[in-house]
Amino acid sequence: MLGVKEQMEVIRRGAVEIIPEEELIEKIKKSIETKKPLRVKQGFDPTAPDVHLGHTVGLRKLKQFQELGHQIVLIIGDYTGMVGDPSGRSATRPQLTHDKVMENAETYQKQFFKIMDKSKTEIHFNGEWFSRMNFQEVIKLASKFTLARMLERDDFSNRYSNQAPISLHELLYPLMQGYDSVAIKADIEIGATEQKFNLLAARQIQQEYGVEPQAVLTLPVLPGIDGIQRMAKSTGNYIGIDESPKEIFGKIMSVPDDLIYPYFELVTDVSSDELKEIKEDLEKKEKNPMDLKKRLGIKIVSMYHSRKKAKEAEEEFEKVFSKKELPEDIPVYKLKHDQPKIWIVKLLTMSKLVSSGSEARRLIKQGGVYLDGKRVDDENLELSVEGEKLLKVGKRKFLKVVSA
RNA sequence: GGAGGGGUACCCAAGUGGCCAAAGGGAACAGACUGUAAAUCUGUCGGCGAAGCCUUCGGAGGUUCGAAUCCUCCCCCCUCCA
Repeated sequence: MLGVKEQMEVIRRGAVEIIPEEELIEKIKKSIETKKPLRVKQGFDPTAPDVHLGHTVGLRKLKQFQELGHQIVLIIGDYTGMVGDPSGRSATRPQLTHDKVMENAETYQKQFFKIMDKSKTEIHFNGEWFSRMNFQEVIKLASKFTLARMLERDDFSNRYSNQAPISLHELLYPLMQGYDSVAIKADIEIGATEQKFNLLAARQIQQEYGVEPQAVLTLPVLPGIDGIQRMAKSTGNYIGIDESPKEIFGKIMSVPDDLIYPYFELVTDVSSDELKEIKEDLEKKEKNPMDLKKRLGIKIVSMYHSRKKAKEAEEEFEKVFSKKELPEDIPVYKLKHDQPKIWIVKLLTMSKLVSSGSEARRLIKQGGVYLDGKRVDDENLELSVEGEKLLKVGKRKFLKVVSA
């Protein structure tokens, strides 16, 4: 096991805050002396079936702890998932059924261990203790916290002053998360900065239950690919680690330039020297950010697929978008030619390339429809269906039309 | 229990009898440009083989030549007082 200093260096990397840092140092010292690994906790609510890059910020930190020889304890929040974490939220989360949560949990676990070592990870569902808790114990837990403290939170106070509803069960969330820490005797819990309230609440609850309070480590929230909101499945601005190489690479390329650095920093394992160099390149503006973005795309695809797949994804991207050549696999639409000619608008809607005739006309008027490489400018165009026609809508929708 | 505010398109949000297929913003899409599916700029953004017509403003009825707007009943959400 590494010394305290060396461990702290790894632990601090990328962390926003460690609260309280001295306590953590003490814990590590003790752990080295007694040769007992620290119990490092992070919880995940399987509210959506995909693990995305935002999750990997925490997962990668856990992996570092794992490599330092500590014990990772993952909490799958089957019960907290039914409540929905109010952190950073401006609205009540939809409550999920237990079945749905369990189904998601299944896929979550598979994805987690693309990053961490399964054999060295302890996993608990918090239903293990919550399903057995009776109402008396719930009352006891609820008595450990005051409403005033709850309302200190920005997310609640904003919602309250905006006349948005706050349901009572949402108040339970931090208590439950805190109780998780009691149940598994966490020495340290990690989470995103927006989790700070929950993480600190756990310290108080642990004390109330006579358990040594955990140290808290917060990590930055990963911005989503829109560059504005945090990455989340519900806002659709995410990159799932289970997505295809082509999709991951493409999404990375569509990310605003400002995200290049934070993404390198938070979701890849480039060395700090390399990070510095990337930062300089971005600031000097000599290099084309596109190249850095490609490098980022390759890095990330390689992590979850392979180097080879990453290269292929890059080539495909260059082919379609830089050289404007045709992509590898174009969907084929078979057209019955019981009529000698077909109206272009009809063809576009029938093949589901566009969702309505109005939209098809619009696209043609805007010059976004191409037939065999030539722009279609007549919305009344009737085309004959013999042989094979290549239809392109916008920059990235292709369709091969063949008569059958 | 009492008083009040609200439900408008994918989301936020204006509109309180005709000029409303409904302002504005965001998202999305298209085009131009570029350094990329970045940024920026411009445009589009209910449906219909499109002249014109049809459907839409929580739901159901009604008043009116005409209703997102007025009336009745119902459903849902929020706040305050107690």
